[in-house]
Amino acid sequence: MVTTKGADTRHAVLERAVALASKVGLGGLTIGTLADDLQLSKSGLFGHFRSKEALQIQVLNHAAERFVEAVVRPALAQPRGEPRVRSLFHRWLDWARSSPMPGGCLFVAAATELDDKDGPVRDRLQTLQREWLGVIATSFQKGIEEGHFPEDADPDQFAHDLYGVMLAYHHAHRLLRDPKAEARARHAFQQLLPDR
Amino acid sequence: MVTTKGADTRHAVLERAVALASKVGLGGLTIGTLADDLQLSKSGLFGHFRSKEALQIQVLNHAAERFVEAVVRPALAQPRGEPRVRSLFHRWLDWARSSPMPGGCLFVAAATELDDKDGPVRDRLQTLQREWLGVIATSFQKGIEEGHFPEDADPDQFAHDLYGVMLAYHHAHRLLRDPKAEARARHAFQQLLPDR
DNA sequence: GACAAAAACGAACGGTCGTGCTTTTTTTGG
DNA sequence: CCAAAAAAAGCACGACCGTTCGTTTTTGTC
Repeated sequence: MVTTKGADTRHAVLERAVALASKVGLGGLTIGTLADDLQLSKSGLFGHFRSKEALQIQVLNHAAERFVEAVVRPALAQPRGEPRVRSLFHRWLDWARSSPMPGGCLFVAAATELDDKDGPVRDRLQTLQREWLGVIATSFQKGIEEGHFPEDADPDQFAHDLYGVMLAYHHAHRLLRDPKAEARARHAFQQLLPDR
Repeated sequence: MVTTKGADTRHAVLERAVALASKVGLGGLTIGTLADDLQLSKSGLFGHFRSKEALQIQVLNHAAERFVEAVVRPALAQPRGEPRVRSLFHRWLDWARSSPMPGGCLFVAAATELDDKDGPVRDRLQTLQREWLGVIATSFQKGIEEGHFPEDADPDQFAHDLYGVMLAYHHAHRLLRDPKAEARARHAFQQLLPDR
């Protein structure tokens, strides 16, 4: 029996869970709240995932898929080198305040939440974040090859620094509610791009 | 009756609570765990704070006092201008991995945890963070006056960017466990300091 | 050392959490 | 349309949560 109903609700649950977790974190996710939100019974929802931990991992994976769709893939459609790097950055800004992420970037929230815990959820997040920094570094490397950036620039250092710009934006925007947050981020990005 | 015993235990509780909260967050703090750790009864500990929310706020204030002692005050003892700014940064690095903060900087963890919640705890953290960015900006401003930095540099932008460097370090160090985290942070700091 | 105030305790409360079990309802393939 | 399978529901559990209250122990002052 190849069923589709199950996959549908599971998808709906994950969609809602990603949004919710962006506000309250992966640990703050509660099966009861999630079930009420979707007008499901606790046990009915629970049945789709065999544990809360499994749910959390699937939430991370689901968010990662959305992230690739919203940020990475469109950026890869841009010309390699500086335009692509620029697109990655600006699309990340859009992502961090997109409607499916009402509490800001889920990964930013999860990073500080999970960095002191052990287990498969933390491991998964760590891998995802390494991949994301890898995407930035690779794009930057292509920019070196294209002659957009200096030959002696360090792609991993650039990825690290650029993510710092993103984290500073998140902090200024979401905690401090600084109206200048985006302008600050754009300025910081501009300063970060090395001259060729 | 001028008693001192109460203040002593309250201090001990806050000391332990700050360390614990750096790992599990302010919301992850639990009165039961805290009581067990200090060999107190739940109700005995609870009596010192009238609610968990009050405890969380006092934890923030206690951490802020420690932060001033460990980072701000020593830096203010440095010559104004660039040396002082440099000292603020390096002492922050030390702070973020000091033994009383086994889970990394409490404020970094609390920032993403509380940025979507309302209430006095969030308000307090927001104020503390604004003050901290203010300390950085003021120190930088003094550096401009000393002729260490360009006259047209923006102190608030510098504070924003420097905090981004700190957040990137925290992410690389604690979640990614990147051995190069500190070197990356120092490099980023060097790039950030504008030439006079 | 008496006495009041402060601190600590022990037990209980209502509530929510994740999870397991059993039963009912819905979906699906032949 | 029917039987098998999947999904959803209902209910209960043990654990832990913050909080309250009455009692006991410790502390500080005269």
